[in-house]
Amino acid sequence: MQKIIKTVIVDDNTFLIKAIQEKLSFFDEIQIKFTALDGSDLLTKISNNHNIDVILMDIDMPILNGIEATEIIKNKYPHIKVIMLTVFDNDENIFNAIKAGADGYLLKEVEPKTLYEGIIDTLNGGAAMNPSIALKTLKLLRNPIDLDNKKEEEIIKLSGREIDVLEQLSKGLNYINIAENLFLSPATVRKHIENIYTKLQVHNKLEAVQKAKKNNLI
Amino acid sequence: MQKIIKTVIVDDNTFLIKAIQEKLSFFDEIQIKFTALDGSDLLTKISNNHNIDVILMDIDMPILNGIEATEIIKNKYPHIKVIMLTVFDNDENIFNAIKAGADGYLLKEVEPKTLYEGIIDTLNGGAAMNPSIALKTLKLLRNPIDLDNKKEEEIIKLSGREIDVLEQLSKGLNYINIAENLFLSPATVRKHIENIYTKLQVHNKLEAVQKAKKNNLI
DNA sequence: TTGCAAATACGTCAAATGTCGTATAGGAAA
DNA sequence: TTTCCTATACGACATTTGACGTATTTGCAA
Repeated sequence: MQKIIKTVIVDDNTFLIKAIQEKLSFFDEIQIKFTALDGSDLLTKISNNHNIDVILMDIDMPILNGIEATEIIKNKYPHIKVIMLTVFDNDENIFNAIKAGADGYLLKEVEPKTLYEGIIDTLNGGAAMNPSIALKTLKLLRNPIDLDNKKEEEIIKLSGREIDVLEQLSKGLNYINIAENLFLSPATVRKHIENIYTKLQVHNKLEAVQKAKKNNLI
Repeated sequence: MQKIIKTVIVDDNTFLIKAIQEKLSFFDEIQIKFTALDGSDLLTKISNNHNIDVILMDIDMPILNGIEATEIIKNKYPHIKVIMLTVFDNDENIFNAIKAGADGYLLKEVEPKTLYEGIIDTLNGGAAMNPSIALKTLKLLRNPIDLDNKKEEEIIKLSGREIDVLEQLSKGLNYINIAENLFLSPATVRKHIENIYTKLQVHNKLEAVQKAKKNNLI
């Protein structure tokens, strides 16, 4: 008995979706649950049904591109594997896709069997990669480029005291200990944290710390 | 007409050299030019004959280990491809081998066909990698480890399911959402987390996530 | 075959956290 | 001067989390 692999294809080119579907049609356990035409279409459809094993994701798409979509998906449904399937293999795309949490990166001209094996490998806790992509990741590891492409990032302004509190938070301390360290009442610490959450638009410690790190606030 | 691939095997275990030779015996264009028992033996032999396409290199060897040997070889004969072929797949070895200039990294239990394809891919300007190794390189790219304070690390062993849960935790999801994503009852999620905390010796989400990242568990 | 680890699941309780509302004092900006 | 922001602080309440104990099923290894 083999387990069905619930698969989703995301691509703005219906022609290419068809091509991928055909490549996978040889393999019985691969089941295409649905397809989507861009990132936002995917998000809509997946919110109704996140019982999905793997997403094959194009990068260059309108509205919400594959890298942005990957980041959102991996944050909300970390159990879903995302394999980039694209014609572009420039360093920046590869690096950003990996940073966004992609579990693999294949080129569209991939052989049916290779694509299939990539999906299997990924579901078995590996990563799917073209040899040429693999080489690029090795080069990136050897010579880490700083692609800090902070483009239109919103400027989040925290007060000095809020930074102090956030720093303590990031160490995993609780309110009591933070209060002791900063010579405040626990009530004040809580209020600071409440304000921090509002400013960062998050709802718990972990999200706050991660967002703060991402924005170089701490 | 196919080109002969001039190959060298380096391993201090003659038994394993034999095993590799046998795996490659199926493929006519692979020609084992010679074998070496450690890095310095390799350097001696190769100085007399560096008309070589690819070296299959063990890591753990006396006198001069595979990583040091790789660095020297790649500096002196950059045209020679070096593929690590080892039983060890810890982060440090992988990272150091890549830094030393390795063109691939395979585990010794590799299938003959996969080994052969890895050699071909590498000679065609790609990189050979196990899916599990590929995943590790992705994690390293996402979460660059500080190899300076990496010596005395205790080996923390989490089960596969515990890793799944931890991954979800790291996104800031609460128990209910994790349960939904993994199709578990919240009670089970809590129990898994309890066990994770015990193993990692921590007492809250943030510490767990940070320790897991530090140990490249996620 | 026995035994053990892993995965699943429930219940309980205390502690910590997240979200409200409210309030005062001080300093900077308009 | 008046207004606004920051820092401080308290109370209340619901939710979430952390820490116990216990139990069943399954699969793999000894």
